[in-house]
Amino acid sequence: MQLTRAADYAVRVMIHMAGLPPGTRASRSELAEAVECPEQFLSKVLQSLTRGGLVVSHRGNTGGFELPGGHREATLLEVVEAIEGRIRLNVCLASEHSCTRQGWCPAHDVWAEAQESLAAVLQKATIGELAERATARKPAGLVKQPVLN
Amino acid sequence: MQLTRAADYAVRVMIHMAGLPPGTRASRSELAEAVECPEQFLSKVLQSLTRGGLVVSHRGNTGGFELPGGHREATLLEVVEAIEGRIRLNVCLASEHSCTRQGWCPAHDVWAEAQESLAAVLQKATIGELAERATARKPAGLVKQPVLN
DNA sequence: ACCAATCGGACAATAAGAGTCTTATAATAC
DNA sequence: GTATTATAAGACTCTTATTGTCCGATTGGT
Repeated sequence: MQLTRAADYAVRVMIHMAGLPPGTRASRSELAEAVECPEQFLSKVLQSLTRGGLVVSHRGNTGGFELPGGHREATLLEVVEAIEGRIRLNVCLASEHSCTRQGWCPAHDVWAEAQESLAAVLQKATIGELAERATARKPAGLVKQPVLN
Repeated sequence: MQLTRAADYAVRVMIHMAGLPPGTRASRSELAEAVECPEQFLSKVLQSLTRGGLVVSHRGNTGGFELPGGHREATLLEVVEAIEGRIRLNVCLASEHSCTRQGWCPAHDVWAEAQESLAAVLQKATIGELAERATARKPAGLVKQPVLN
């Protein structure tokens, strides 16, 4: 019941890219550093994001990654699902016939509602907003921010 | 990002027990059949629930499991957490210092909110309510399905 | 004392997670 | 055209978690 590291890195890297000037092409090593992720592993993450159409990749000498059309409206739900596939809190939510107890098992409804509620939170957060919040909070030469409470 | 089978079985078994007359002592094999779970595996699940105080176990000839004091107010959140431990949607939610990006990373807040929202749904569902809903929905003479082994 | 039941530890098979490494392949600069 | 530099993609490894199973120990009632 936990996000994978890959999905976490994916969100980080998307937010980071959304914070760059539109059209910026960022290299893998640059992103890996910003996101605190092993470069080769981030490679895999970026490939998934590329396949999902959330970033575009360019090979060759001046290659790198950028947001397609600089659009920053992707939601966290989209990013997470590009890496992990559709969110399914329980196996019984997979299909209409994946559970013999469907139709009367009252837990089913709760799983469905919980999943819906979780997805809703992730869906209303766009990487654009989060990138703004990040730059607002992170002063240019950040040392360390005091932790709340 | 999925519930374990063990947690699913735990919820099933708790709901089943909450649907029995108060004070009923159910044997493991009986529960295993009702819950469609391998008996030995359910044994482990029941042990966790016992350690968490959500059921009481009795050994010996007339042994079995029952809800402590017949109380049916346990929530799905309690049941799930008795099996899986505290719900943590992301590693950065573990402690205040588990992530170097805390204090400015805007994703953190979203994970926290999503987790909160998920937990809230699970917390407002008690096994008593769900048991009532189950008996209401499940046709009276529902034929029990033979277990495949 | 016996029987029937749970407890608890050991074991095993499989899958998933988290990376790493190596070999393509593409784009640019020369 | 070739060298250079960057990503793509697949094979590979290591570790941990999941999902069980098995069996002897313990417990409680008859």
